[in-house]
Amino acid sequence: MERKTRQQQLILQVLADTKTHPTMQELQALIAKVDPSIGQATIYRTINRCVEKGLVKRIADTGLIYRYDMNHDHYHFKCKNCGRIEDVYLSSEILTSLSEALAPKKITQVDIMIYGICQNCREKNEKEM
Amino acid sequence: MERKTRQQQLILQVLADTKTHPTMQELQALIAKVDPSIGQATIYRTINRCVEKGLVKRIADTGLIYRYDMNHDHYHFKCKNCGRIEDVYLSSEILTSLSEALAPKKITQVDIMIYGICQNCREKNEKEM
DNA sequence: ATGCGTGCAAACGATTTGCAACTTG
DNA sequence: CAAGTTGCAAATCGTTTGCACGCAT
Repeated sequence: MERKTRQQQLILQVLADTKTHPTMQELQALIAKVDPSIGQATIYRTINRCVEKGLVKRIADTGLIYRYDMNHDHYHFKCKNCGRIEDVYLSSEILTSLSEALAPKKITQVDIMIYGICQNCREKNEKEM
Repeated sequence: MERKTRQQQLILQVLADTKTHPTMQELQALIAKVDPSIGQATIYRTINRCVEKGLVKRIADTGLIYRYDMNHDHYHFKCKNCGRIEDVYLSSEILTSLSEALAPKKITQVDIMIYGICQNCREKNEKEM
């Protein structure tokens, strides 16, 4: 059976309030600001449980370090220039054509990571040239 | 400047011959079968260099461990039942509509990971019920 | 001949685990 | 009250690094 503890609620609250897709380290720092008494093992255990449940998504930035995000139907774009990760929302047409392309497999989850240059960086680059 | 060494060629050869998206451990084992004298640091360094060059793709399976794959334009489907990872090829229409949806960003790379139940497991399940 | 790539072992960092104490239902 | 959860510290695991040697260019 599961329990709602003060720590779990705080950890998920912090993650939900954060729009920047924190790494585990960043998440630890954010949580420590609110309550430094929470042990890091607890954060790991809580996040891992939530990833299993599908409540939290692990997203693969470049490199070996993961970032974490509350799981709302969206995808991610990472700018190779400034490094920022943006949320991307896709039309249902694209998603249905995706699942049609994969039939007869049954799709339960789709993770999309797109890399490129964001609008800001493109404009900056053009000016500099 | 770059050099083609015996070790690099063997490592990439093994990865190219493997259709199973090996983890680093699995890759090490496969390479050891051919030539056990190759140090693991060499494998790490070689693969990392290739990932940077874009020759090899790191794919995020569930969990914290990455798998590796030669980078040919394809995507991945993981069956949550049997755990196997399949290659998925997508039509250019889907991909162009993806980049249209993201304009004015400039896209350089797209990674898609799809989870679900594969055909085999679906058929098996139906029989069992 | 030059210097990049290798192999080994040690170092490192992130994540997990064992355990006793505490909290939740 | 029982069982899941926590905090701490130690253990573990994957990956990186320093160094001396070897090999490709």
